[in-house]
Amino acid sequence: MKSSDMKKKRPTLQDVADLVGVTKMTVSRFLRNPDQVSVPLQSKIADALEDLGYIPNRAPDILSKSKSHAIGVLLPSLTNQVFAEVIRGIETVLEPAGYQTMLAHYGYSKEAEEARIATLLSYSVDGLIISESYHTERVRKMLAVAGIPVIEIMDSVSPPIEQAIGIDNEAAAYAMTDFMIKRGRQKIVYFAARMDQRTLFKIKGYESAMHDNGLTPLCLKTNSASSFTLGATFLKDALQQQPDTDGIFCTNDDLAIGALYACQKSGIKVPDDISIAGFHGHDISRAMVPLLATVITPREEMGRLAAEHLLSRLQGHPVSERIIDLPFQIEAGESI
Amino acid sequence: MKSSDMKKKRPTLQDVADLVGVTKMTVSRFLRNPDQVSVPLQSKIADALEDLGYIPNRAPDILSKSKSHAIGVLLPSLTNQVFAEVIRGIETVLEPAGYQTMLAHYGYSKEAEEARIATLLSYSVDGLIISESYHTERVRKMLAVAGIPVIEIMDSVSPPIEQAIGIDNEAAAYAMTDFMIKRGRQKIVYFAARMDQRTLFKIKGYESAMHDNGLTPLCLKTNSASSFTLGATFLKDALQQQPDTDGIFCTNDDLAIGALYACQKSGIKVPDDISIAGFHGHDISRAMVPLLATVITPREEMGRLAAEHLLSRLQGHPVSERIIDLPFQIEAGESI
DNA sequence: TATGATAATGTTACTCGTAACAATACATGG
DNA sequence: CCATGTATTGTTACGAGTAACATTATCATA
Repeated sequence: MKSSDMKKKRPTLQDVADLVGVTKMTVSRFLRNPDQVSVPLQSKIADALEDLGYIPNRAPDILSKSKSHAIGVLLPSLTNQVFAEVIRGIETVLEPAGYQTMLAHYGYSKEAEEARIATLLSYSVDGLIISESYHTERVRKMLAVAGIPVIEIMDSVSPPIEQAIGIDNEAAAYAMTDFMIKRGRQKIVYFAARMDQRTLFKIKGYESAMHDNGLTPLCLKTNSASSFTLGATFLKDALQQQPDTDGIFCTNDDLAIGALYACQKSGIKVPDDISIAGFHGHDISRAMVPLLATVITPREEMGRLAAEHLLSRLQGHPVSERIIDLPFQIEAGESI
Repeated sequence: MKSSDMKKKRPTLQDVADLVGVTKMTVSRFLRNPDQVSVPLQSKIADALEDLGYIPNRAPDILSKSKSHAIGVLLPSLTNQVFAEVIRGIETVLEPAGYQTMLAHYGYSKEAEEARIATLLSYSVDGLIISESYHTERVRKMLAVAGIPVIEIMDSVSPPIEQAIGIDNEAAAYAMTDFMIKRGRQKIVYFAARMDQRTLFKIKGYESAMHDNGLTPLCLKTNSASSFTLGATFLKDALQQQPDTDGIFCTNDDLAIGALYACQKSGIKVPDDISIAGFHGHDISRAMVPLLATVITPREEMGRLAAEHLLSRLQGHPVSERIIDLPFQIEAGESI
């Protein structure tokens, strides 16, 4: 067969072995530990590998040992800075450990979550890091059948499948609301978007704090995603429904920043006329004028810890703590 | 063997077949097309699949057909909003097409890029979307040997390996600089960070525009990553080196916003005293006060197009256009 | 009822790397 | 010079799904 006849195909160990004149087993040995083959062969094999541009193939390993050296990471969204930082934390740990990250997202849809988990499992991921704390029965069954370690992140309250690492969103929202009230605010409105589980927890915390202080909560809600524009829209709505609004607490920094800019545009003084607080402590909120009050959450650490615990489980260690509750921090900034 | 004895192992097609009393080939046929098996078997197999919680396994397919139905995406960073939007564009197309995204990043390091590409190829990805336009000889060889379609994104100028989709960063920087000059600015300073290839192109565009207008360029550079803080630091440096600075053009919005806030804090009026322009047009720059002047780039579209062209190539179509140059847009905002 | 067509199911072989075992070659010591 | 040990390389089998081919069952028609 002339070389021009054959379809270009990625070289296998056999191709390398043929070139050297040994069996592929010998080449395989060289790859795992060069000292296992004789010195003259070492250089010949190395040359052949280089020559053909051999690229290892994980597929046989995955097939025979069901070990892919890949970790599935499933998040609701990738465009959110919160999750970008979680991913960075995860990769900080997984990459040096020789694990590949398989990333998927499900846009806050339960059906999509099922489909993504099935896909990730079909690639024989060695472990999974997933978010949200509620999962369908199908998801739970798939995870049980797969028999791989699973870590849930973001929320530290709900009973975990195996292990959860996150923060207490309800307590965090309670703390910030209470902080605003202690600073003299009475008519605080909550801006909620997306209405995922974490947002629901936060609303609960906000409402508890209001009630505990004898105040009436008012929560503006939408199922659509957060944006700066939405923060501005909500501000208008809030002032219409409650003209004497003196505080705004937002489910994330995006809404808060949008509301803050809208105030600046319409001459409302922050924090003199209205206090504004966000949630998550993005970089921008730590730089803007005025500095945004926010709940600082350890997102990168959350990812790092999740990856570390996953690796520990993969090394055979049992679940150490079922729930790891990470601390949050109330940052007053200059907007309260 | 009692069930308590056996190690929990994910069920295979054989397990399902055993339960039904057929061969795994029959179950395989049912999965691909239920009508290929007799009606009574259909329900029995469906029940068994459900019962055991069978999860398909891609490994044999990858092994025998070298088709993983996964696409590798390699970006310099994941924490940057620019890349988050590119990813969203890519997934918008790949996910409905049944392709899984394998994401990797290399932190702007050439060695890391080599390693990540080798890893992605070892999983037999069906195609690759990579960034940057310069690649080492090793990378080029690996890609050639792998024989899969490769698309380069972000930059539309350099000769592509196969196909490039991006913008002309140099032209964009030239246009913005020229725009600032036309608005009467003379002492414009460029803030550069990270010093990756795209930044170098932008600097070139900025310097050309300055020279063409008989002005002297001044560029502040650092290898570290962009941040709001860095924008503030650069502002101080710029005013020290060139006290009569009347314009600042930044390699991205983060630096620009940092500089803008630093101006606000030190009583410098924007744009009256100093004009400020960014690059990329993030959401925040479209909401803040004053609106940030910036170069709006089609990041999500870039990802979408890259994925679409990749799919087209996977369907056997040849490269249509080697270079796809996407338009950018100069947004004056209120900061010039 | 026999025959051929068709539908339904079974068998074999293959993918690639490697564990487990086998074989060979050479050297050392008695 | 033979037995034993060691170093090096070879051989076989396996993993899960499926293409390709083989076989069996079923039915309509002559």
